[in-house]
Amino acid sequence: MPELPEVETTRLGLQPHAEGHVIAAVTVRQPQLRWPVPDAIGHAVDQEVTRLERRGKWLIWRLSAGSLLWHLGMSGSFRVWHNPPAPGRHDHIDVIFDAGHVIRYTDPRRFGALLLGGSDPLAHPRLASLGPEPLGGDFSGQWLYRLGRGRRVAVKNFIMNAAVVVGVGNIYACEALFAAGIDPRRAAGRISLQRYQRLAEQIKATLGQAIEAGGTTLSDFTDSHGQPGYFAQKLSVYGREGQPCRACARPVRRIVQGQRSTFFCPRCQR
DNA sequence: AAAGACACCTGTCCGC
DNA sequence: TGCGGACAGGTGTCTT
Repeated sequence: MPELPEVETTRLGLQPHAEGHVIAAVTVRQPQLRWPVPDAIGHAVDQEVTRLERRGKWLIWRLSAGSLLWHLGMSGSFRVWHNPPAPGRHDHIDVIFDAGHVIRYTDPRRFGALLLGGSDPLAHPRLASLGPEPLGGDFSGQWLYRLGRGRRVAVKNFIMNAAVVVGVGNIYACEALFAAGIDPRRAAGRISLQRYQRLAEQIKATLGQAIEAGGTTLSDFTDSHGQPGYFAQKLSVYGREGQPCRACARPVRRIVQGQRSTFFCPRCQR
């Protein structure tokens, strides 16, 4: 469920409950996530969380020694509890702090992951090959244009490739392409520098606005206090098959690319 | 090397 | 009301 804005919203919500606090215990009720949660996760006990960071859709918990690397997959979420209720079927992991509160990880589909990283978490194999942050200075239309040369893959799949740019998931890929007026089926190698500059701007704008709005609400996204985000009502094309394009009123189309739904306006997007 | 298919797993919704 | 099928925010791995 979470795309980058949802992960960033989660990070901001957890930060005051994690940074500066010492982990008293980690309870893993279900270790079978995307990869098995390592037994060595117990190394986190008695360590202080010094910083909570994000890289792409990974949450990085820097510890006094080492780090935790946490990914929410499709359906992961956290909640902070001061008096946690009995864990439910999908409440797989509790991080218990010495101050008494608990950060509980819930993930029905179990596509998420919790890994142990070293003192240089960005060097972990899962993070080392990630492309630039979309909201950072290394990401630009120039970058997309250069990387896209000679590529025949559809631009939508191209921008969802984490080696190209991290954090652009299915919703925001559709939204940014709409905002940039680019047909999602167009080959990555057949887009001008000028149009890539527009696309890069719109990726930044779309993600930035979603973060400000607290993440997208779909069926079940909530922040760390269980509150929904407020961006869903602003979506231009995602999930709007058959409904009128907000710009030209022609029906929004849905197609499938790389086994994922793509929503776009055939008139506004060329 | 690039691109596409498939895999992981559970829940929800829709049509019959 | 029940049942089967399609679909859902991600991404690593395998095959062409």
